[in-house]
Amino acid sequence: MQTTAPQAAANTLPRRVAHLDMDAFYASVELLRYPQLKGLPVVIGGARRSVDEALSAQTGRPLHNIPLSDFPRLKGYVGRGVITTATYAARQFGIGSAMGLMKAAKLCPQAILLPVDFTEYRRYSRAFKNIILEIAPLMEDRGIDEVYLDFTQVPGGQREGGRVLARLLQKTIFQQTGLTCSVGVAPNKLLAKMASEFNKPNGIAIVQETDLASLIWPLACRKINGIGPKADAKLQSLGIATIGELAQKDVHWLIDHFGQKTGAWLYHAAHGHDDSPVVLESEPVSVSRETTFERDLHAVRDKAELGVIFTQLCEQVAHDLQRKGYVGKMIGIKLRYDNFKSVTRDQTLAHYTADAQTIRQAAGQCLKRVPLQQKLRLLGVRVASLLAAKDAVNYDQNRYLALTKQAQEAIFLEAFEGQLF
DNA sequence: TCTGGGGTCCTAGGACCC
DNA sequence: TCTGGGGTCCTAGGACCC
Repeated sequence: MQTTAPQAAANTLPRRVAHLDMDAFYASVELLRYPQLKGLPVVIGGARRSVDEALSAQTGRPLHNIPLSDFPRLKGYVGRGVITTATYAARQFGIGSAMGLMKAAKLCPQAILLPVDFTEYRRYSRAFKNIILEIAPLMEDRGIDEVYLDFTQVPGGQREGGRVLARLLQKTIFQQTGLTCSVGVAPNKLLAKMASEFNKPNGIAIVQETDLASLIWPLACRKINGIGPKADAKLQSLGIATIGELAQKDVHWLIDHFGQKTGAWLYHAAHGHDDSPVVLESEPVSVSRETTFERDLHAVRDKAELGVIFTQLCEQVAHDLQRKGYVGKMIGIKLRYDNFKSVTRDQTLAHYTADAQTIRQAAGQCLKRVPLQQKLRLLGVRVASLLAAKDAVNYDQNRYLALTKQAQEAIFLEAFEGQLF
């Protein structure tokens, strides 16, 4: 179930959609804490204990007084962490998101390494979104650091193509949080997303339909939200590098190469068409927890260690479900072998649950269906087919009445064993 | 020196039902 | 009786995004 912004109602206002993207969000939040790091190459990463320890030794001292020499550096990093965000100064060294920290350490050993602090980022995320809601209430949440906004009906949303409202948002967010953001405004989400990249950081860009050939077509296909490395490689192999080249292709030719759905979508995207709504509210689909081990583990030789981790993951997922108020009936596992190949297994239960032991039991069944000769580097647990916990009871009652006498009896017995939600 | 963690959506085949 | 088609659910894998 989801709520969307009103689609071009009985008015003639041109649709104006904004994409607002916080600039180097995690790094910027860290710089608010540690202003002494401003201008330096800083990397935020899935750091291991060493980093936390290095900084926790500083407890008691005001954070802004911690001398630079006390911050941990990338040099000598050992582990499996990757970069989540890098400051613009660090990016100069060729460091970027998702790069392994050990590789980044080679490129820029002097860079400062900070551990990720999601609690703090979520705090700032809520703060900037609340500020936005006061000004432009039709907001689609797209994760911790970006949102789409429907400007169409918002007072001032049409002035200068949306620039006035975009500027107001930027200014208010900066005044109240000290963080900068970039905004793109366009007739739809697809173009707004591309526009927000144009003048980063702290920029605004307005894109109209008439700008398609001059502003969008020269861009690489990869700039379209939804074209990733695989689709891009396939397009390249077909001799298509830019969005303009994609736009020249016949829709039937694209459908022949990419299938009905993707082919038609590529065609529309290249022509700047996108009628997807700004989604104001939506229900979660799944909840999961996964972890990469510090060293690869073997299902038999490291059984005890693996068992502890497995149970912890189930407990975390159960806790997350309970905290969010959901129950689910599809329990799944994911594992990744030492060669990085992943497999998943899942199982649908007869009833909804948010109970750690029930999840652990079902996940254990899934694990039995997977080959375990090879060493593992990752294990994950997932619960999907979610239902708001408050609806789960009624749901089960309705289902119950539709069942045969025999099935009702089976459920009765199960309930007696304390397993029915 | 291999490559995190939390998600969404799509595809595709088989089972099962109408 | 045979054939066909459509819809939905379940499962596995993969692309993509932040």
